[in-house]
Amino acid sequence: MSVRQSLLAILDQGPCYGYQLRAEFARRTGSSWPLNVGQIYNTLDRLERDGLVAKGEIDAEGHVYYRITDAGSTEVAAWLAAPVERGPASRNELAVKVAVAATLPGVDLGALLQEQRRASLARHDALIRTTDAASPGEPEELARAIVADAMILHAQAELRWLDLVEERLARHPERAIALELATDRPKRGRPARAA
Amino acid sequence: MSVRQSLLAILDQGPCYGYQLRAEFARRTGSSWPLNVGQIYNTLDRLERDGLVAKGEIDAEGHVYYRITDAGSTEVAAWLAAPVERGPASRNELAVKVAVAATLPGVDLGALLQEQRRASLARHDALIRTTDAASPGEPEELARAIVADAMILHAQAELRWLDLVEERLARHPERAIALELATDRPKRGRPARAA
DNA sequence: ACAGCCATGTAACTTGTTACATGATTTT
DNA sequence: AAAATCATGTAACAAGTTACATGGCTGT
Repeated sequence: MSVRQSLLAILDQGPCYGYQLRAEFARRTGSSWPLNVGQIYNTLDRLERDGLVAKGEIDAEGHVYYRITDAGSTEVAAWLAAPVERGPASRNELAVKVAVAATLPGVDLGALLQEQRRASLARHDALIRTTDAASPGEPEELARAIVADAMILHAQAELRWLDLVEERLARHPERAIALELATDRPKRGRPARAA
Repeated sequence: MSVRQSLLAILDQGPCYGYQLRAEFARRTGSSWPLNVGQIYNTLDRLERDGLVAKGEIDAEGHVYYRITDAGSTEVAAWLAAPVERGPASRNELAVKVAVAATLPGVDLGALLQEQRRASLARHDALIRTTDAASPGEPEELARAIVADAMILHAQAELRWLDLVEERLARHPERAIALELATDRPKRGRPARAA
């Protein structure tokens, strides 16, 4: 949802053509995420289908401009006004994995956590290193710094969480969490159609 | 990717039928995420298509069992062995939004951040409240606690990040980041096809 | 009788993502 | 001449998500 909404918000500033939108998105997010050009045209098609943008003029150089519609502007305003809700929908892939892995017999959870810590720490350090290099002079650097901060803080949270998980598991050394497949299935339901 | 892999990992413990898989997934993740039943059958179809599971027998009660294949087991082992990589692909929706919003003229960034802080704090408090209630007796509670920890720590990271962003913006009061649409377009490219 | 749960499935759709085709133009 | 870049687009696919249809069983 964020690419779609971001492109729409940029178009709210004025008409753009595809390739330009890609550059704008990169500028405004500090080039933090590579964005395949094809996705731009894809997203523009879908935005047009939904009536949020419209194909505009083609300038002397052949650039195909898109302009935002009123419905599009309304959507941008709503996007900016409403906070990002981290509902239950935002699955944390790592949390799911560890929770599930903790219920599987024969899994070396310690090794899994160790390896994950190694990877998370490596990523954290890499993020720190890239931000140390940059000095916030240009606006693009500020955008990059803001995004980098978010990634660093989440990486730190991830590392502390890994410690927390180990503590919790240490407090339950009897491996309380290793589950068998539930055998006591409910008696009511939908039987009788045996092959 | 996490639902697919989780279901596959559960099937690695033994054959299951669809509805059972849903219950197992809920048990093992502390019921942290609601999972539409349809998604189970969907995912099973795709796993079968990819040769990772196979449709097994139908028991006396009419339950359609799926069993994992060798290729499936291999995939599970690989999943458990490899850490979750938070590559550039893992977009932080909030970070993108704030970074882009910071480049838009006429946006009250202070209000946006304030509103987001309110929402994030509310979510954080709600998470704390639900974990305070639970006591880690059963294994399912442990799973729920592990997942809840992750969400709480990320919520805290989000709140601290919001403060950091305000600090950064305060240090650049001249609104260094409000960008115009780039007008200096490159001279080389693909011109000459004027309508 | 009826509500509600167990159970299987289908169809459609969303966003994101990539690979590829095409062609012009600029730089080397 | 060759490589790189600008530019537009198409086609396909992945994973998640929802709505709906169908039907049988259980408890009230």
